Amino acid sequence: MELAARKEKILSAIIESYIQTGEPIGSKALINETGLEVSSATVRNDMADLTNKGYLIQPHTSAGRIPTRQGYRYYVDNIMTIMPVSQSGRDFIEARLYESADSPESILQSAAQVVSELTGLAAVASTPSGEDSRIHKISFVQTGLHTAMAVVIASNGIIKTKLFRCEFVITPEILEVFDRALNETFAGIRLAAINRPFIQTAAARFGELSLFMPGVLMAIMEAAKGARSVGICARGVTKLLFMPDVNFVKARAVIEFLNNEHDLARLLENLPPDTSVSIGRENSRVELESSAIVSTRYDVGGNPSGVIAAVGPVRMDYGRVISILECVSDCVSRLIGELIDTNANQ
Amino acid sequence: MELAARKEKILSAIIESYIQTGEPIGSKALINETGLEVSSATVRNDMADLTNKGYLIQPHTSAGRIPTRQGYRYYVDNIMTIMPVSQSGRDFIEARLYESADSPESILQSAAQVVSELTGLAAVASTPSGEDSRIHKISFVQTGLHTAMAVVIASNGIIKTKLFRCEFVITPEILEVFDRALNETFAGIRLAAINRPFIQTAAARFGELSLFMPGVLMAIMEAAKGARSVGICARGVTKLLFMPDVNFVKARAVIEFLNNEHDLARLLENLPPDTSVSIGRENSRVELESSAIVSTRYDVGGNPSGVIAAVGPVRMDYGRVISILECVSDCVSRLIGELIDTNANQ
DNA sequence: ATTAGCACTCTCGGTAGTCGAGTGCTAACC
DNA sequence: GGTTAGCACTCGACTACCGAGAGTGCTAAT
Repeated sequence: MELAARKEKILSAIIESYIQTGEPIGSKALINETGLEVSSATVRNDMADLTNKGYLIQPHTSAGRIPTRQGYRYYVDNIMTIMPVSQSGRDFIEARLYESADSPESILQSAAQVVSELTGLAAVASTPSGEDSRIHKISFVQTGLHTAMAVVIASNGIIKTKLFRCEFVITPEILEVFDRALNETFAGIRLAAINRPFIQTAAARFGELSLFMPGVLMAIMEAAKGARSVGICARGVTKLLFMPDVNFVKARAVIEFLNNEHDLARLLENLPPDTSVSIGRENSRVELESSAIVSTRYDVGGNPSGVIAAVGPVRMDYGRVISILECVSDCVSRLIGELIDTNANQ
Repeated sequence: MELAARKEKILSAIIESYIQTGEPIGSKALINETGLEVSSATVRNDMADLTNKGYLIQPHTSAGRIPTRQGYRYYVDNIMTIMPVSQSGRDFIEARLYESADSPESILQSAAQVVSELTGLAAVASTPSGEDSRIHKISFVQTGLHTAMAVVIASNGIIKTKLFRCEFVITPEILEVFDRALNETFAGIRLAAINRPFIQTAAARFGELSLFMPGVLMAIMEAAKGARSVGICARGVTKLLFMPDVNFVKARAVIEFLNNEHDLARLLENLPPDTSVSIGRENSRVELESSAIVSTRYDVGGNPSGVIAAVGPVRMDYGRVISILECVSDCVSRLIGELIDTNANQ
């Protein structure tokens, strides 16, 4: 529903004032702040109308108005203008992410860290899913008399290492045999296909050789599982405890939710592929009913992939947060793309 | 200072009641709970004396008494009896730690996790310092056309991997050259000695070969730095927010402190080598003035090494926490010992 | 459609009063 | 000398009440 120009301006002013101060604002104060050329009564009439339509609410009779979720929603969808991040801001983000451009995981950890620092909110990020990736190569490094490390390189750029133990003494020749046999079997196989039955059939194929390698096979299975599962990281979560008008119990519940990888993963999975803002009850989780999530997905190979998101109180500066997130997301897309190119072109 | 038997019993009862309920307790209630065969007036006299001596305090005139830090201290030092963890408890801890006996880091992460779960408090752990360790071996795995991974194995059982990039195309032969040259240079060198100047002199020694390896050398330096630096991990920190009589602002400060690796590392460093309890102001940090830390050090090679500690409110069940910590610590000592034996005997 | 005027409502802060828990003290007792 | 009964006293928790101030909605006039 479209609002008349003046009403929109009033709604906008109320929201911006509230985002800044956290205090309800009344008709007279609003005129002082915005320099509207009408009387307070007129503003009051408009405010009453906006309240009827569900955009505003009065915490109590003798207080001013504050926005409802619907009010924020209208503001985000129709009023707010997004200022792109400045060049120096972009440089800063780029530099910070570049430092940890070792692996997708570390890039996304840095991304969450940077988003949290720049927005002052909690930030979460998920690594790209490796469901469609394949095993690119497996290598071995001897680490002890009876231990060695399997290095599994996946086509999505993820590299996983896993130690394993053998009963017998490991020699370079044995690792050489493992290398040949296992690359033959596993190279090109989808990560998702490497489960216990697959490992068992593979072991059967190796005949007596398989007696030597239960540890290796388990290590590879574990590594493959690690490479395909979505990793979640959260940063700056405790910042939510320092929000000016925080409700202790609610903040605590949000933190608990963000620390639970499983629930969080499910939430991130269901976020839309483009930049989106999810306010209060729009989030499916009760824990988040007084929080807002601004989320975006970065691209890998041209397709929307993992999520980067900021989580904070409904009262946040949406414009600023969106612009930061989009900038970080672009940068992550680029760096992960480069990483995959370098690792996979072998 | 020694206390008379009845006074000690009264102090003990007050502390145990307060640990359980969190409420101040008065003379009459105390008699009901403990079944003391004296009148409330007698108890009151003793309580007044204990208060004069600094073991108890009255939050306000019309409330009962609660222990002071000195009271807890006396309790911990002279009264408390420690029940060792049951066999099934020990088995549980052992099993949990064994699952992640891959590396010292992961053992200590699990240790912190287990301590936090069993005590219901926040738990922190630090990895053994690698200051005295040496480089055992360096290996290489090619991960892409222009990228490879250096695997640095240290004598303390820590294995660090680090990716590096070269401008030229990497071949197995080049990695072979790296392997030979770098193991010759670095094997047996103390991790602490591998700093920028050392790398530069090494590079000079390689002559024109060094032009090919700036990335490798940096990777090794980073890995060595990672292997020798003490890693800190904290688990269950947000549990502090759910403590029954938590003061929001204080809990928040503690959490902030525990999340700051640098400050936390300094605190852990200065903890004594044996099991110890540090109550309230006994902790050097103001943030912890209403917290207590129960800490212990696990052994590596027979010497007290890293720390495992539980952090919670002063009002905690010290006996239980100490017994859990000592059990976990023993288990960690054993597992890390085995790990080093397997990896270093090569 | 806008505005001035006004009665109304509700929160916030401060004050006063009551209740109850727990104490310290005194004097008596074993 | 240690123990106990009795009692006056203190102080926080809770409730009720009141006035000030902010902000509103409504009405009637412009």
